[in-house]
Amino acid sequence: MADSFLNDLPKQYDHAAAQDRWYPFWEKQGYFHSEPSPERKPFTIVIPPPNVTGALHLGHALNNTLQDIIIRQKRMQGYETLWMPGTDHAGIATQAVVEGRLLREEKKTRHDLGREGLVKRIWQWKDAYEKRILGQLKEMGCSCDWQRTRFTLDPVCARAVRHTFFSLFREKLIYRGNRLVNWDTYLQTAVADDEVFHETVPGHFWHLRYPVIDPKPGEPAYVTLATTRPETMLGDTAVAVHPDPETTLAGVIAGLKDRIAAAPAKERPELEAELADAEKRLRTHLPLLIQLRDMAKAGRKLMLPLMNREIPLVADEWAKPELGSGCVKITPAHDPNDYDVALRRNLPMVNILNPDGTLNANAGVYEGMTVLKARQAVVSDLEQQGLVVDVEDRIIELAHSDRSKTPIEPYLADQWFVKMDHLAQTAMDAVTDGRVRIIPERYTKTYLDWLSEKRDWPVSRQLWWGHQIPIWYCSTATEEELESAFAGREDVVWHRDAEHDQWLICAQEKDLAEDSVPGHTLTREQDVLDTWFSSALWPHSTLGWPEESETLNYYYPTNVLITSRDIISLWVARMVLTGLHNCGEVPFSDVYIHPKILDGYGEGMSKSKGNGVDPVDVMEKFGADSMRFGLAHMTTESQDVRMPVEFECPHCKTLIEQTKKNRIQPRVKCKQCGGEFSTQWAEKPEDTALPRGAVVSERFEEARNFCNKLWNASRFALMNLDGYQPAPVAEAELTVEDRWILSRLATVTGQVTEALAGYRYADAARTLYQFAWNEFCSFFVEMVKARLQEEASRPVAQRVLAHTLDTLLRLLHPMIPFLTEEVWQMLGKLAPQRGIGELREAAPSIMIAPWPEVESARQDSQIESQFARFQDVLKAVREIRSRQNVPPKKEIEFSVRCEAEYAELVRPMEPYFVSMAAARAIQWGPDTAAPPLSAAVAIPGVEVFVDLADLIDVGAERARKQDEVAKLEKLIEGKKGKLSNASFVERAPAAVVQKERDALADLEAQLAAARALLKTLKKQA
RNA sequence: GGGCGAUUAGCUCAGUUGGUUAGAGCGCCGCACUCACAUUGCGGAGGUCACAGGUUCAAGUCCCGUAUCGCCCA
Repeated sequence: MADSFLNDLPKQYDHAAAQDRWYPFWEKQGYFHSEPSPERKPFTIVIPPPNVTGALHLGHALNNTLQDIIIRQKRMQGYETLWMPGTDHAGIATQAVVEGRLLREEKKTRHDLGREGLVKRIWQWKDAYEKRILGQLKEMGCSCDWQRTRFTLDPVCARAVRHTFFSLFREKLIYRGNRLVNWDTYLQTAVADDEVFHETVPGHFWHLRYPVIDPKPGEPAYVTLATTRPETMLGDTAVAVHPDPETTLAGVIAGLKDRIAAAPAKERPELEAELADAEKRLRTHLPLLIQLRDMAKAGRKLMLPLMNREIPLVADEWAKPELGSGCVKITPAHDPNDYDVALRRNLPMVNILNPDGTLNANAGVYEGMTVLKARQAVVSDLEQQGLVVDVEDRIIELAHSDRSKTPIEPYLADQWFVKMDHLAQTAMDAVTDGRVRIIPERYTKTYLDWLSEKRDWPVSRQLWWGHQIPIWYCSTATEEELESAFAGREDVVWHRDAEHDQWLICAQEKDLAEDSVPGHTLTREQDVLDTWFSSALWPHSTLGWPEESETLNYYYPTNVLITSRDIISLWVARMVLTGLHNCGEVPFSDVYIHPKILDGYGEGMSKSKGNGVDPVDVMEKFGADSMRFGLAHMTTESQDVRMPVEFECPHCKTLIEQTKKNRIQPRVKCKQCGGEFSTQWAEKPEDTALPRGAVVSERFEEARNFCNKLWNASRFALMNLDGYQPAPVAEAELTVEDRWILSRLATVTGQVTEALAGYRYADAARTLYQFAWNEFCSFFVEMVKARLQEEASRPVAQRVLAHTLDTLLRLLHPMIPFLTEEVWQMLGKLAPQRGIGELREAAPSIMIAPWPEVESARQDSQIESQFARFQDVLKAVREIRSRQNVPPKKEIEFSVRCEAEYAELVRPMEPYFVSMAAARAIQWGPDTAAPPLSAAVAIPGVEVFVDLADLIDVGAERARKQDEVAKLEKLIEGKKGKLSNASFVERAPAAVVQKERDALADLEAQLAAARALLKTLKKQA
């Protein structure tokens, strides 16, 4: 071994060293960077920008691994590849995190800092986390074009946002309106539906009465209704009763009867109780409800207590005759259903809340109270007036803000909306006509279902962190004054906001000064845009749109978007529609939706559950290559994959199963060494003082072992390439195992290429795993060993070995970039020119080496079947050795009874039985007789005997044969049954029937042989 | 409430258009550290394919229903 580095190759793959060595190398060589290149086809992926809210989790690791695999493969295939990286400002999430920290650490609110001060703080947070996130992507080996890194709030993206808003506004696709929103009184902003979670809390159900104004004779003096939020009565503008209680109640009863008839016994009692209640209502409630309905139609009014406001009794379907009193109070400004009623019945809407959750002037004497205070006061005042009929305890579902964890108040606020009817249709068309393909296909439904609702998109957020809406208000100027102030300017456009009697002025790029319109003052909209508004532009904003650049023309539309299913509607659909609107073309042709990683209990991983596996821990323990291969290996077409997680004891490295119990404890005791360690929950000093136990998963071990196997096979190859001479290898020089491995290599190349083209990552990974370990290592490398020892056979063996390793490395590189580069570089030193028919100079980096082509001429089914037979016999011999406990070094003899043709095929490989199973073949062919004392294994059409006169364990062998006979008899019985079935023989295809007949004949032969052998064994006893 | 998906070995998962005796990795059991690799090698045991029907000559695979679990949307 002349080359010194060969002496230093460790027995275990040193992932840390390889990662430190090659990532900087690739970056320095500029391999990640892409420039438009007319002679090459582009291949582009934009990263789903991770939020700058926090560090990356395993889901990100999966998402980005899958992108890197595709981009690295396409790069090797000769495309001009661009993987556009960047991060997302994640409006509310980031602001909430920074505000929370501000309060905890400095006891300050955002109002103490002011808008500018808070935004400055958030930028600092962003800088720190962006660095961390990008660093993690680099650690994983992601080959992004870092020179092009974007941020959804940077000037380039901001310009795209401004232009988009401007053009939508100009086309009247953006409007301002009063809508009921989920109001977070803590953060004082609207939050989206997906940022709301529901929690059941104990509460009460108050039954209240509202007096009827001037009841006519026979009419009730009061209407009774129930609520869980009595304070909202201050904002009531009506009471509703169902317009047709008779029919509805009858329908409910009929429905219940049907359900009882169909229901399983255990559900019946409950339904029957419901039915009884409904039937009782026919007597107790219905007459009154009919009367109230008639009163509503006659326009009768009620007196809203405490406020002394006249409110109408209305007829509306929202009132359910089968529930409560059958009447319902209507608070349009603070309940979504009531809001809909108000729209239908044209009722006024009275907002009783301030943005901070206290009551406003509309609440009269209760102004300034918090919701809870007001509730107590209202209930007590109503009680004094004798208007509280009853109070029930009740479990209620209460909406909470995911961001502040405080209860949500439905709240009427001015919001900005994007009109979706036309835009949504364009995005639907793009998928239905195939310009955008969603994989797996089932997610197409999710996408289309959501878009088909065509609900307008609320885009404003009452936040400080984000793109401030480029709208200026002016209520004093005339249109003539606006026209003269902005004369000749294409970049300013205005519309009348009739509701608020003012102008809405939008500026495309440059902010408007307060005094832009002489004699008037403009005020800017304070709200910012929903984060998804800027994310929706990501595929073109990152490429510089609206600038008509070569970059944009070359890379847009991008090729594939790889993401997870939870943002198909929030993000994917919106990218399609903005892409079509702004660029006139879809943003990508493929959308690949990958599975979600769940823990061993089938629950999503999250920090708040304590079951999140940190990719940094995985990489530290197993290496980036192993993590990537492990993730690719589990990426099947299913919608989620499970990954049981364990704690790793920092003292003794034992893995401790994570349970629902221990995963929320601040400290855990190791069952092995008894030592204690801390978890993410550690807060007390005595807990944080303990070393931290990482949350890991055994599921990466398989990949780690595979990488190590590959490393050692490479190590073997490198150590045996001494004196390598590049030269083309003639067909005649190839041995059986050469032709076999080259044939398999060609097949595997095709399979892997095809699998990756269809995003079947697990298939690709499994194919390579199988080939590399079970074929290349277990057979080819074993068989080439002897040839490498002999002068004459050494050169060809070296060439085939180098070529096979070369190709295998290239196939694995997208999944295992560091290890393959490490080996590639060393291989390049020893064997710079490689190939079988034609020699090729190795590329300076495997990253830019060409992707292997399928050499179909090398595919040889005859060789493959010959080899399979050899493997069968080898396995049989090994099995007998193991069964009979033959010492490994003891050489045994075996004979094979088979057809002459079979013997001819396998006989040339006789030497390999010696090297791989310490077994010498003494006879082949149809005339082979079983030795008097032997162990045997039957393979279809073939019997393998090992003469074991001096060491056979007759008892064991006999028991085994007995089992075999029993098993064969059972199979034969089954087959015979099948073949005696006339309709099978008649109707099944002839080939299938023949196959069954052949199988039966073979089974019978096996049985006869086994019986014969059993007989001789019995004689021995 | 609507939609989507899952249920195959102790665990995590494959299983093409229905067609030999249902596979892999881990774990388990036995044997083996001699020169690529003990993160290894060789061998073995282990499955009523969730349950109940149906279609078919033939069902893990197709259809209907039930149960359990998960996810998404209201």
